[in-house]
Amino acid sequence: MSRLSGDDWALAALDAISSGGVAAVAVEPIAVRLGATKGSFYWHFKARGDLVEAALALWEQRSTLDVIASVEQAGGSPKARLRRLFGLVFDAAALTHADISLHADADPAVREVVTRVSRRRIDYLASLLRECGHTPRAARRRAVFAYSAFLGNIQLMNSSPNLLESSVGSLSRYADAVVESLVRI
Amino acid sequence: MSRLSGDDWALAALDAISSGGVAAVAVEPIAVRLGATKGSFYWHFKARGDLVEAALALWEQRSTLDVIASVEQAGGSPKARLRRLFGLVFDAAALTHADISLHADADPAVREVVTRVSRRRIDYLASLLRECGHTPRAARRRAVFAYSAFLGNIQLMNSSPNLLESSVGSLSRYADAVVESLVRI
Amino acid sequence: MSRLSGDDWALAALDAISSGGVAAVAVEPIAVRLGATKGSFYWHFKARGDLVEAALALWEQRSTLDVIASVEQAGGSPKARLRRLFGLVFDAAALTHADISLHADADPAVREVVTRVSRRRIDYLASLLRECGHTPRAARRRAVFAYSAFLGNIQLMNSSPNLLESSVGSLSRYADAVVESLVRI
Amino acid sequence: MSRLSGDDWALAALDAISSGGVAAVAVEPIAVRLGATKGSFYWHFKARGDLVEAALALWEQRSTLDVIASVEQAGGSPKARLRRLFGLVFDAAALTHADISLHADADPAVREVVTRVSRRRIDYLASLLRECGHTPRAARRRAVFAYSAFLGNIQLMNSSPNLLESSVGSLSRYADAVVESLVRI
DNA sequence: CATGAATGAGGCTTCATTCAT
DNA sequence: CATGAATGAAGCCTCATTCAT
Repeated sequence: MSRLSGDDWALAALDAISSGGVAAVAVEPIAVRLGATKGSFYWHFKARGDLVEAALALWEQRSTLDVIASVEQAGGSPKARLRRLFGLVFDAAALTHADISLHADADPAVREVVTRVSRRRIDYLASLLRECGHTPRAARRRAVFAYSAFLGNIQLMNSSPNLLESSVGSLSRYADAVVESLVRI
Repeated sequence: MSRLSGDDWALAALDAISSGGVAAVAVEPIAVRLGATKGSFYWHFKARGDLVEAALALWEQRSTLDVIASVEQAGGSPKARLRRLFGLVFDAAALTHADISLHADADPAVREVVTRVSRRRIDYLASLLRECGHTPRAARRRAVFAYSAFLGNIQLMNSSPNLLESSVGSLSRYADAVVESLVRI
Repeated sequence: MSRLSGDDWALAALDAISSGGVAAVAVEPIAVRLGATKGSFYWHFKARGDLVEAALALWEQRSTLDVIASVEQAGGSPKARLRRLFGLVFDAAALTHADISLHADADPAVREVVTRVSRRRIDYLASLLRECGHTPRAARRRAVFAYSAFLGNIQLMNSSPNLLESSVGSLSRYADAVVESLVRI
Repeated sequence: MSRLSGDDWALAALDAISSGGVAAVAVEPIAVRLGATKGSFYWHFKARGDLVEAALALWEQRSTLDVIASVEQAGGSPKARLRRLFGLVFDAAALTHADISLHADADPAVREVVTRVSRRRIDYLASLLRECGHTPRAARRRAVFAYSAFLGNIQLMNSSPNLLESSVGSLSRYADAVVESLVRI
């Protein structure tokens, strides 16, 4: 295996967050998984906390900023973009696992990032809903509601797989229905 | 202070889960909080895992079985019972904190309990909705949806306080509205 | 080997200071020397720093307070007490090794103790010299000088064994001479 | 900054010894201070021990050989040279700090150098005192005594600043008095 | 029933050293 | 000549667990 970069470590740390939360970000186990030694870690980061920070930044980027950018770049009607957004987001299994762990974390540093991410996501949803013809207040109310439902859904899918799908049919048709009802004036 | 029972330990462990998740269930800090020693713990439990198990059982009982029993005992129309249920549940701040941590936990032992609790809650919701006149399928669909929304709401309230309320007004009126829309045929 | 007390650890730490200075106070090596494990250490002390503190307290007690008390208890003329003091102090090889390490340490916590010890020793020397008939100022000047010479002597004995004795004859006769000249008005 | 020489490293290491003893000679911090990398160090030296050795050689040279040479070159009566010697030595604050650390070090490699330095210094002092008219034995006895006092003085000045001066007045007049009494037959 | 003491695994961090380039 | 990267030993500390009393 060639030399590792800080991003390799951050990515592995984000994986660890997905499986076990921030507490699962342990230097040595991640080193082993990367085929490196724990000592090498300290070349790339000054301390474990910096690795966590980098993983959080990566999560913010990938799960939110990149997704929004990708949706915007693809263009289309607001409704099409909403549909695309939901599609991307329900597919990113690893990232939504991280979402669950991170939203449950009590550490202030984590909460700061989570809050920023939540605001960004809700702001984007609201902007799409305004484009669909909703008033700002209605758009915001629906965006908060949709985001909250999203959180609940991934939570439920995580803790009780199949429970959601068994009542809702395929996730794809479910997403269609959610978009329809959000957009409806 | 009199001698400690296993339940005292389980209760303290549930408190710890509320503040920091299952990972925060550490024998020594809990012993300190109870004014006991670590050694004493091992008279009541064989291992830390058993304490977690007991705390989970307590959580299942209090957050779900007792709540349902209390709502049923109070009686009234299905709609009144729904309203009472939501009221109890949004008030139990400590228990809903535990909910958040537990729904995010990857440990199979935890997931088993969480799945059972989720099913029990959804079953109860569905039964009330059937009593309100919904078909079994519709009742179930709405129950799953309502539960998922509940999870999302407490998650959002936890990670970004005020965000929900700022868009939804008082929690009490919010609960009213949710019940109304769930019940509506 | 029976159970260890905190004092056993402090004593072993003082030994380590004698051989290698405060930096040589390492938990695991000391544990090995005591036939214990490093984990056991943390029953007796919260952290390594507390062990260092305890060792310094032990040094202050044994090398200074106990010595002074023992000299005072034995009684006799001031000159006899001076003679006894020098005898005790030159004999306590382990403690004087610690003296050397500690006087060279730059850590503020160490310097605080060392300064207190130096003052105590000089005060005691000065009080004996006042009893011998010196004026307070003369007594103090001689005490500082004698203490400084003591430090230089143990330093030289440590870094170049025999050099001192080769020029001064037996340590015992040397001490006699020093006392004589200190006492002389 | 131009390329570094081994002497640059040795000088920086000697600085480190002055501040924290041989234990403070750490490759990385010194590299940082020199604006170089750890890797560069291993071009100049095979191991840390070699750097320490070089620093000790530098110390021996500057603190002893150079001082003696400078005093001899300036010439004058033996007494004038003694006075000049004491002046130089009490002024070289950094070097005397190193003295303190090195005299307290237990490492055999360090002790070897320290012993050689002590002998050299005492020999030189003795030679000056012989020139002043003392017999060889008396000259040696006084030299050992003066050197030992010197060590005690810098120790005391280090661990309890002001204590010495408060009893002895200015260092300059103190040096005058010491020289006077050493020279007196 | 419980305590005081000890164990040992596991996690964090520093630092001397090595090595490919 | 030197850098960037990696290694591994050694030290600190926490915590689940055990055990004698």
